[in-house]
Order: sequence, then structure tokens, then C-alpha cells
Amino acid sequence: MGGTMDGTKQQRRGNTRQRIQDVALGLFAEQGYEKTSLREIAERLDVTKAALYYHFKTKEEIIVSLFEDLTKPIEDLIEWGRRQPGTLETKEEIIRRYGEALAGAEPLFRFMQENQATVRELRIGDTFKDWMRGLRDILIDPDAELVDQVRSVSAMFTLHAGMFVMRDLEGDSEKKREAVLEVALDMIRQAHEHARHKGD
Amino acid sequence: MGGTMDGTKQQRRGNTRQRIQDVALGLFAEQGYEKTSLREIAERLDVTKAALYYHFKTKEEIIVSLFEDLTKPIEDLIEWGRRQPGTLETKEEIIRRYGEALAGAEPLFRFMQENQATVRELRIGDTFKDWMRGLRDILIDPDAELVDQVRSVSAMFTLHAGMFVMRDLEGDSEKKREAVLEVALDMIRQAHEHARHKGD
Amino acid sequence: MGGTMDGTKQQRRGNTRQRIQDVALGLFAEQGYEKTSLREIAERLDVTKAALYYHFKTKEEIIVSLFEDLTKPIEDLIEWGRRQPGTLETKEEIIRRYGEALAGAEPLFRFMQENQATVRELRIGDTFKDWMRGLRDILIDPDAELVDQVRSVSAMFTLHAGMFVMRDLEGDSEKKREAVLEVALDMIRQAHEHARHKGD
Amino acid sequence: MGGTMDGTKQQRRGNTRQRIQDVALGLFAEQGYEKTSLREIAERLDVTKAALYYHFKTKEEIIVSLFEDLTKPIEDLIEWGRRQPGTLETKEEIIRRYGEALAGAEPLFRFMQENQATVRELRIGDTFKDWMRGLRDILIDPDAELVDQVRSVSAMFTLHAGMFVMRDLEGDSEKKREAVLEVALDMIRQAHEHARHKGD
DNA sequence: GATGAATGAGCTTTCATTCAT
DNA sequence: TATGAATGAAAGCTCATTCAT
Repeated sequence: MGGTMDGTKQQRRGNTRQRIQDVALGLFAEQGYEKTSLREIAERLDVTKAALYYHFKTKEEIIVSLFEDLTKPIEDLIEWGRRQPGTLETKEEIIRRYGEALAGAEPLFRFMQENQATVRELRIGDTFKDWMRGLRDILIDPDAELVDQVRSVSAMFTLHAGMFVMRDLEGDSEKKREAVLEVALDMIRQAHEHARHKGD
Repeated sequence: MGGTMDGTKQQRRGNTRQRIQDVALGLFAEQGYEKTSLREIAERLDVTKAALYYHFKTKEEIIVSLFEDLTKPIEDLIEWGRRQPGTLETKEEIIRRYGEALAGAEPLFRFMQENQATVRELRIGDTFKDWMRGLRDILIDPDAELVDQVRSVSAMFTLHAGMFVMRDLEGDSEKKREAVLEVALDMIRQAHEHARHKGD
Repeated sequence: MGGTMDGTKQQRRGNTRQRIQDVALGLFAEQGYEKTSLREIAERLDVTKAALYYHFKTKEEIIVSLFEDLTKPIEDLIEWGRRQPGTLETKEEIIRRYGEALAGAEPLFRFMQENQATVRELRIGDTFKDWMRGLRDILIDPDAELVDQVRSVSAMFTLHAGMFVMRDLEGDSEKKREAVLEVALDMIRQAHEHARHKGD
Repeated sequence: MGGTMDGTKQQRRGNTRQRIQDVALGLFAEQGYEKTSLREIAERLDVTKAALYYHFKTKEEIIVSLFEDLTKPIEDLIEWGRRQPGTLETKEEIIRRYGEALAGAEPLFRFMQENQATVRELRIGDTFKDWMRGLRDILIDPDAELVDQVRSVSAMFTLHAGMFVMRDLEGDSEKKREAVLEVALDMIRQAHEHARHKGD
């Protein structure tokens, strides 16, 4: 037994916390937050429920921790965006990087998308709203036509939609990603274009 | 008006089923399906839980019944759409009427949007997916460029997004509705336009 | 109207009551008393639960009424037996007629056999015990050897067992009945025989 | 005994599962399965209902576990019987040991006898039937007269009856047991004897 | 004779959480 | 680091019963 060749036991040490997060996120995304019980998570990890409580104070903390670990890119993005000038280039970059951020933590965002009612009641609910507002404020010219404001918001949502709905659109997954990005960029450009003319 | 203020008791008789649906939908939309207990619904109606079970066999049946009662317009729309030629006019009409249908049963659709994980597990989950596919098939030219397919789907989603997110965009609510519709129509037109040129 | 025989009205009256009894007994025997709900009975009759309450004051009353309607033969038998001399002929006749009585109301006795725990708590529980004791006292000579007392009781039980277990013994049903009776009679004869010798 | 008055609390640890089984069996046998609620069991043990669920997944599992723990002797007996020659000695031994097995787990068998309707619906229902058939097949000569087949089955039932009904036959309990066994053995001998003569 | 609507009590089961070890 | 044992609260649901109509 000693300790040679890593044996499952050895390797696990120290990353149980991570494993909990992984399994939990998988289940949350698949079945929803409320329908996923701690018993289920524990069983899948082959530990006891009590073990989860060693690593996380509450069930909510598990999802919050995932949130905190996985959403840094988005926070950074907003931070960055705020300091840039309101040019088209900035907006395009925001869209591009937001798309990447979404793709980089797909399960979490799928979870958030499909459990909005739950997320809203959670501690993270407000954070989420703050993002959306932050991004919106960067993308939107406050004195733009209403239609163009909608267009900007819709560009963001196109990226969201892209993650889920496009799944049952046939075609190469990478190409679809590009197409989605293309459409979103296009919308942001249209919105920007109009605003310029108006400003002339 | 006959009986003036009518006294709550009198009016209740005979429409309890409806009242249950109303209250339930309100709570489901507000807090989510799982977080809303039958006790809560019953309390708000000042009846016992058992009374709910006189009118509905299960909790799920309550939401299913709402679904069945409120989604006829959408089903009709798809039915109608299928029989029309794939012209731009058809597509525009679909978008317009879909927007109306969403607006006409806002709480239900908000519920569905925000409880997707739940809805998916419910009996109605598949119906919902079938819609989306039905609409998509009507709006999309199967041999259109991927980008334009995305554009069509995104037009639909713009309408969805319109219901919820725009809420914290400032401005007159009627005008916002129009703006959302405008954007959605615009997208569908662009998608259609490209397809035409390609066909030339 | 008056009272001529049968006018539809007349016939119906007391007919629903009967139908309830029939259906109830069928279900009680099949699934047990507790597992059979009034809803189920009502549904099978295509009436409402409330209708059952027009005919019977409680659920228990349904089973009690069946009991009262179907067990007269047994009560008569005991009554009769008590007044006879303790001869072998009397005992044989008791066994014979008891067998017939069981066969004549099979579902009820099957119900009682398979729901003893329930029956015991019901109002009829004691009546049932009283029978058994009544029959026993007729069949048993109080100063007989213990072994022969057992034999007598066992003769009775052979008849009971005959109703249920023999079901999966192959063979013509009528012949099986005869065989069971034969065995029971044989036992009672043996018991009686010994007692006689002892008495010599 | 070591710790004097032992304090209820101390002793409990580690054997809760057993205590649940004991109390449950007692109540099931006394009042029937359906009429015994988990609340009642829990209260009598001075634990919460949830504690029961820590030890057993469902109410049914409690009775099933009892069944599994207490019926090994019977299964062994059948196993053994199947491998013996169909001599009278074998049959006598079966009767003798079956009687012992019944006596060794009286409450369980009383429960099964008095809750047949319930047991039939439970997971264990079939097992029970299989026994009866197994024993029957060992005791019965397939080409024996019907009357003797009945006699064999009835011998088994005499043992069953012995457990319950004899209770209100007066006399020393040990002597009654012997008498019951005697009668059962006698029946099996008669059945065997006839078969032999027929075979001559 | 029967229904429609409702109730009160209770049931089995599940859940997040705690804590001594 | 974890487990074993347990809890308190609540959930969805069913049942026998009632009563005005």
C-alpha cells in the first residue's frame, strides 16, 4: 500500500475541494440547483455529505465559490472596458472577449442562464445584474436611439443564445461559434454606425 | 353592477381553479417553481393544500395547465407559419405575432425563461423545444449561410430578451417594445436579403 | 307507483348500496382494506365519494355491513351446533356446513384471512373471535387429550387453508373441495375416536 | 454488568438499527403494517423520523430487512429438504424443523400471517409464496392421492395455526407446542403411509 | 340520491445542516 | 480530513369525512 504510484487516495488529497466544485457544477447545470441535493453530490464523489461541509459552509457557498473562481475574466473585462474610450474598436473587443469568457466557463453560464430564478435569490444574483449593466453601459451610447440601444443589448444576448440554442443547429461547432460572433459584431457595428451619423 | 363590492366569499365560488392558476403563476414567476410550495399558494388563497389537490392532481399539473391554457396562440402561429410560403412577408409576420404572443402571456414566458432547468424536466419541456424548432424551421432557409441562420435565431431571441432585460433600460415601455420589434425585424430582413442574393 | 314489484325506482334503491358492497369487497379482498380508498371504490362505480356516504356512514360500515349480510349462515350454524348433542355426527355436520359457509362467501373470508390485523381492530374483530371460540367449543370435548383438541381445531383450519392455498395445487376444483372436506372430517373423527376410548 | 444503570443514551449508540427493527416488528405485528406509522416507531424510540431514514431507505425496507434477517433458517431448511430423499424421515424432519423455525421468529410470522394482503404487495410477497411451494413440493408425492396431498399441506398449516390460534386454548404452552407438532407429524405420516400402499 | 367543493389530520419522504469523534 | 449519526423543518400528497345544494 505504502504510497507508490499515486493510488487514487494520494492524488485526491488536497483537491477534494476542486472535485466537489466540478461535480457540483456538472449536476447544477444538468438538473438545476434546487433539484441537485448534497447527497447526490456526495454520492458521486464517494464521500459523505459531512465531508462537503468541511470544505464549504453551505450549499450556496459551493455555487458562490464557483462563481468567484470562474468569473474573474468577466470582471476584468468590465474593468478594462470601463477605462477604454467608447470607440467601435473597444466595443468589438468587448464582444469578442465576452464571447470567449462565456465559452471558457460554459457550464457555469449555462447554469446561470437556466436557473435565473434561483440565481436571483442567491447572493450572487446582484453581481450578475451588475455585470449585465456594466457591459451594457460600455456598449451603449447613452444618447443613442432606443433602437440602437436594443441592438447593443441584443448583441450580447446573441452570444448567450449562441451557447445553448445553436446546439441543435447543425454544422461544425467551431464554425458556428464564428458565425455567432460575426452576427454579434455586426449588430454592434450597426448600432455604432447609426450613432455616428446622428452625432454628425 | 348588481351586488356592489360583492364580498370576497361570494365571488370565489366556482372560480377557485382559476384563482389557483393565477396565484401559482405569479409565485412561480417570482420565486421559481421549486421554491414555491403548495402551502404558500394555498395560504395566499386562504384555502387548504388539500383544496389544491381537488383541482389539480399534482403540482406539475398546475404549471402544465397554465401552459396548455396560455400557449394556444403560439401553437396556432407555428401551424399557420408552416403553411405559408417562405417569403420575407411570412417571416416578418411570424416575428410580429410571436412578439405579441410573448407579450400576451408575459408571466408564463418569464417563468419559462427563468426556470429552464426545471421546465426541461417537466412534461412540457419537450413541447417547448418543439416550438423553438418549429419557429426556427420557418424562419431559416436551410441552404442559407450559417451566419444568416444565426441571425434568424437571434431575431427570435431578441424578442425573448426584450421581455426581461429591457426592463432596466430606461424609456417608455411601449416605445421599447416597438424598438425591440424593429431590431428583430431588421435582423430577419438582413438574413433574408443575403439569402436572396446568394440565390441569384 | 304504490309499491308494485320492481318499478325501476324501487329496484335501484338498495341496488347502489349493493353495488358498493360488491365493488368494495372485491377491492378489499384484492388489495386489503387499508390500501383500498373510497376514491377508488367510487371511481370504479362511476359515482362520487360523497355518494358512498349517502349509503354508508363510514368506511368501516361498508365492511361491517358485508360482514352482517354474509355471515348469517355461520351464526346460524353455531346456534344450531350448540343445541345438538356432542356426538360425532354433530361434529361432522358442523365441519360439512362450515365448509359450505366458507365457500358461499369466499371473497369475504379471504378478506378476513388476509387482513386479520385490520379485522382485529375493526368492530367486527370480536365477533370473529367469538365464532372461532363457538365452533371450537362445539367440536372439542373439554376433557379430551390436548392432542385431540389440537386435531379438532386443525380440522377447522384445514377448511380455511383449503380456500386459499389449495388454489395452486393442481386438479379439478370440485375434487379439491371434496378432498379438503374429507381430510377435515377425518381429523375430527380421529379426535372423537380417541376421546371415546379414553372415556371407556 | 459493568456500568450499572447504564444510562439509556450510552447504550443506544451503535445499535439503533436493531432497535428500529425490534420496535417496528413489534408494532407491525400488533397493529398491522399500514396502521403503523413511522412517527409512531420514531416516538417509541425517542428519535426523529429522519433518523429512521438514516438507517433504512424506506418503510418497506424495514420490513424487508427483518425478513432477510429472520428467514435464513427457513431458506436453509428448504435447501436441505430438496437434497434429501423423499422418505418419511425427511418429511418428519422438515415438519419438525419448520415448527422450530416458526417458533424462532414468532412475531415476524404472526405479522406475515395477519398481513397477508400487505405482504403480497410488498417485495417479499413472492419469496413467501416460493417457500410455501418449496415446502409443499418436498412434502408431497406428486402421484399421491389428492386427499393425501391435502393432508400434507394441512400439516404445514397446522403448524401455522398452532402459533396463533392455540393461544386461547388453555394449557401449558410447551405442552401445546408438542401437541401441535404431534398432530402435524401424524398427518404427514398418514399421507405418506397411503402413498406407500398405493405404490405396492 | 347524489354532487362539488373543501377540510383537517396525517402520511412517507427529502433536505440542508450539525457535531462528536 | 473526514465520517456516523442524527435533527428540524418542510415538502408533496392522500385519505376519510362533511355539508350545502
